[in-house]
Amino acid sequence: MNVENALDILKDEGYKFTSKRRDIIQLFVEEDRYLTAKDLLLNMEPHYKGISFDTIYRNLHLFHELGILESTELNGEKHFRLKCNHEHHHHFICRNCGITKEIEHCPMEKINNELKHYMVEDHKFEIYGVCPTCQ
Amino acid sequence: MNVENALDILKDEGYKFTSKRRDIIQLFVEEDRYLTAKDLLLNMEPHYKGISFDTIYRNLHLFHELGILESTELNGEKHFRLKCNHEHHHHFICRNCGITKEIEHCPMEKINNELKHYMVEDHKFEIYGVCPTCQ
DNA sequence: AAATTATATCGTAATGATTCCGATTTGTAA
DNA sequence: TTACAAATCGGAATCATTACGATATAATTT
Repeated sequence: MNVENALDILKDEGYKFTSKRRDIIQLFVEEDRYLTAKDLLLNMEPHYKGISFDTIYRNLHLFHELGILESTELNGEKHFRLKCNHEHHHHFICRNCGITKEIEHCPMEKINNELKHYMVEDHKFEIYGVCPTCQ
Repeated sequence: MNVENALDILKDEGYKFTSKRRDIIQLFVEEDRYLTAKDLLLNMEPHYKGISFDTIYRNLHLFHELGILESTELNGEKHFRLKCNHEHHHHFICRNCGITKEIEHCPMEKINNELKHYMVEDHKFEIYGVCPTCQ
């Protein structure tokens, strides 16, 4: 997923191009890690004085719906990162900077027979800690 | 973990016995599933008119610290349940009622070599869906 | 290029979960 | 039973998030 991909998705779905949207996506591409709404606001404010929370949250949710971003919840705050659009995997997540490392193993493969009669809708496997850079 | 166990832990650590604390623990023992602060409040209000949020939250966190409860975060709300104090495992969690089913397999066993140089502090493996009763 | 229209944004208020705090009450130990 | 620390109350404060009317702007049409 790069900036052009994401903007094409927006265009194809009939959403308008704005420089704020471009910059939000660009930030995610550059940072390549989990960011919060507040992170975004702090990054955008210098270039767009008075930018509204509404704009940030509305676009985060839009991008999430359109499959441009994926999200997780850490310490009561939603975090977003660019969607990994290759094969299914999980993440180690650095609690300090939000950077991720892919974990190829998916535990769901091992347990399908344990949940007969249960309707399985989703699963989450995340490893938390500190990345080498932040140590 | 039963009511006596939990009250003993409180006593041993020098905390006072109150009927509210007994009833909170009793509720968790009876329900044996994930509950929110609001669930607790609704359950307690009929017997303790005017019970304060402060009391609920303070005790939930105390019980969590003391290892009486474990917690997870679902839809931006903290959920608590009695701590399972036998061997390490994970849970299927019903999104409707909060009931859990144990999953014996722990994915961490498979991946210790993938995270050289990463400081691993914690992990979460949860499966979400609807339990047979709620379907 | 100007007019039109639907979408995006702003500014700010509302909401919901959680935390904080001074005043009061209540277990527990002496 | 008294004394004191801990627990609770009542309500305000905080933090993340959502909502909304008014205004601005991108894209489309004339």
